[in-house]
Amino acid sequence: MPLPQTEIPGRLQALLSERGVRMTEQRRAILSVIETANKHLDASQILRHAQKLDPSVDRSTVYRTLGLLKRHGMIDELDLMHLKGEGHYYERKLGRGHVHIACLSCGKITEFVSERFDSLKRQLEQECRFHILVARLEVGGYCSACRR
Amino acid sequence: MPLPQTEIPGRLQALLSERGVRMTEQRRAILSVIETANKHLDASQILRHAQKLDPSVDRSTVYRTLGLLKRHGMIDELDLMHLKGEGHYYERKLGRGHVHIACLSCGKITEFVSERFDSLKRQLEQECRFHILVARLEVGGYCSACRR
DNA sequence: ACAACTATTGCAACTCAGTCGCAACAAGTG
DNA sequence: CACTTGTTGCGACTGAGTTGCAATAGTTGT
Repeated sequence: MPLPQTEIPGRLQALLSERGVRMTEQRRAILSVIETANKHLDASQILRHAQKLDPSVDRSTVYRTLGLLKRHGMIDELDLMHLKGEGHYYERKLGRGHVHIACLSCGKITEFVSERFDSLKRQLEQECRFHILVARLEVGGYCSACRR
Repeated sequence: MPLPQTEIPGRLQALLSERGVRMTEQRRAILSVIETANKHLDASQILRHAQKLDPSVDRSTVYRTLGLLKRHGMIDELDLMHLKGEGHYYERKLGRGHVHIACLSCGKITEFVSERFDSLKRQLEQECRFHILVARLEVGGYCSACRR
């Protein structure tokens, strides 16, 4: 159950500028790719898409920009259960946290939002006296279509 | 709050033999390292420890054995929020699932067990009609000692 | 105890994700 | 418009994990 979460395009760019981050042609391209993505992209996919907007974008700039966005808490980094390779996937951090569900058979990724997830995080913050910045819950198994 | 979870040593070996998996000197060494570990180890640490028991153990055998244990659902693979590098950590799968909490400042790893985690998983299995094999929840942030 | 079958191993070479140092460059400031 | 300083592309590098292959060693049946 993915949530349709719309957002003003260019928002990421505005947020970074507000925080005094210098805006370059390459960053604009990368941010735009991340904002308009309709699925989880890995670094090399982000690179390829960004190069269509600005062919000068380099691999290392993608990684550096992803690091920047992570530090600012604007994106989440995912493994998606390593269904293909060891790399990471990225998504814009919006609204409520959600669970990523990966079918180990067909590879389908589903997102799931639950009050119980929020409640668990609240309990953890209280009982462990811990301040949560990122919480990543990934689940692997078999979806209804794949399990016999 | 880590749970002290004791286990009969050699259990992993017995379980694998039961399932018809051939037992070798190298595997015995690797399994013993994993069973007696008192903290999360990565592949290279497992290799070094295993080589003390059997110097012939090779890196590739460690990876192949970890793959075997993962396929049999006997260990869990963790990132621990990539506090140090991109590698993975491993732990024996025992009892109830727990949350891994990583302090981004001091690097301390805490484990947290909660009925709400189990409840969330049950809800997900029902509402998404999904059969869970692995569920990994990792949390990053600041522990009480590090947050000012 | 032994032969035969086949899974497993060590080795070395490889792939792939991600990082880093550095000189050239360009964004923002006044 | 010049200056300062953060950012970039490049290329070389690191480290995790994988793979093909010939040699080796568990296991099974006799």
